[in-house]
Amino acid sequence: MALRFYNTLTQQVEPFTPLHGNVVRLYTCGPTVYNYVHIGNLRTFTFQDILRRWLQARGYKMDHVMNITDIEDKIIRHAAAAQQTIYEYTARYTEAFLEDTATLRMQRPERFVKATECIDDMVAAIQTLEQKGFTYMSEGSVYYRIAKFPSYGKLSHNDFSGIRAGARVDVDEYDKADARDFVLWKAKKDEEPAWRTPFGEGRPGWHIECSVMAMKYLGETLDIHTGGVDLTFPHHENEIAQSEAITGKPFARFWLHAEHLSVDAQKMSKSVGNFYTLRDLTAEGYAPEAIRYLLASVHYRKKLNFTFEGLKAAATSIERLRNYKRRLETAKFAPGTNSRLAERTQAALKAFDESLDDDLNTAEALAAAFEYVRDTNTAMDSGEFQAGNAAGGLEFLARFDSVFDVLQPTQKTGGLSDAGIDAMIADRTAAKKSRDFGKADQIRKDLAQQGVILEDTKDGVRWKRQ
RNA sequence: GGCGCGGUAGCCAAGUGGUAAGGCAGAGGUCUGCAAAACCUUUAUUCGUCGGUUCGACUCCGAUCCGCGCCUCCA
Repeated sequence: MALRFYNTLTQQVEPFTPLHGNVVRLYTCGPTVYNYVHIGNLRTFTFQDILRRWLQARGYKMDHVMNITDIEDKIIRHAAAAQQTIYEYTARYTEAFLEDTATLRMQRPERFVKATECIDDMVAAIQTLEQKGFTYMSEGSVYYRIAKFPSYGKLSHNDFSGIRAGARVDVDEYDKADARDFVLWKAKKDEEPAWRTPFGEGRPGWHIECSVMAMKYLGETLDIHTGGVDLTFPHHENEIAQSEAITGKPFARFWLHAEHLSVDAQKMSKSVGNFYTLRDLTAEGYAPEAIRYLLASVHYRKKLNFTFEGLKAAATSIERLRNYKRRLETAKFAPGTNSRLAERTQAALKAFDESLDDDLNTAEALAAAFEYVRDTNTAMDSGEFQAGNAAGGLEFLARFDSVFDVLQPTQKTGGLSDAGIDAMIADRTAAKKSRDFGKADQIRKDLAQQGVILEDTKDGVRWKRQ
């Protein structure tokens, strides 16, 4: 079966092909840069990375835009508290975001867009909405009138017909015409950063950012738009209302939403003390690859319960795959090619691909990988595996790693050089030959203390860094 | 109240109307000077509970219990 995704809009799994040729126009909601991102955010970004990697594995070219929200209430507040401009303040966390996603080996989107770089476009969009009668002013702010957009609610599958247009709700606080109306342009208050516009000084609402940035670079109809489940309503619903009111065309064909991550079955919160950033985890010695593996190993539409036990299990699982890879690369096999195993490789590739084609079923893809590894390891033990089969094993791992990207250890700085390690191994081999096992074991222990693990195999000594 | 998601072995987690993938952990074993790695065996007669449909359901239907998310900012 062909590549297919679950579409929040239709609540069904649908075959996917791009609208234009083989280029996928993808918009993913990026971070609001007022702090370090936490592992829950990173779960969603990991999902987006898996998505774009798999699309590419399937032969598509990516045109992927991710926004950086760098003007927003919390940013204004935090920047003021730090006595910095919003630009100074957000620069730091934007940089941190790029570092964190790079640490987790996420591919960079073709384009990052900052909200503050698109203010003119947002103003123009709001003016278009104004001309079409979708807006009204209230206390200096511009609001979107959802009563003018009959299909409002189609993404989140909420029925708003019961809310009477014109009914005034929360009059004192918002003075909106309808409880669901949302702000397009916020009037300036106090010393807040602001831009001069035809409708007064102020700053853009959050929702208009994404509509404008997406359409500016990707056109009026996107192939895929993604974000966390919590963005489905109201953020994405509002994006649809704005964009489709402007263009009269479908805004995005596929909406993919990533479920949340919880920690020890609870929502992450600073007060509970179960709130983690990537930096918290790497500082405790957890490998970025293990974190990436854990975040990617659970299907993106299923809640992921983060535990340290799970993180350790992820690290062990990766180790097993790496050991397998080293065995493929270093063991000596009998010449020739076993045809049954060659077929087994093809079957494994097929199973792997079909799993990911099925709405990115990463858990099933992992199962396909481990079954293949077990079978071929068994074949190596029995001698059935031949030299000509090694390429197939490596091909499978390359396929695997083009999506999961966890096999290459993150390089640690310092430590012994390869040549130094080889010299110590030579000493140990000599000691073993003269049956001086005490000395041999001592060398192995010394190496282990420096993070180098030795394995004696019938083809000689194999080593790895821990 | 509305919308949505989930409850599968110690933990994590796939899955199909035809009799339970995979990973981690545990136990035993093979191999090895020892270790490591790898492999083998073993750990759910059972898939929240109760009914129904069916030759047959964990998978379909109904009910029910429990947990969670969104409905205000939020990945």
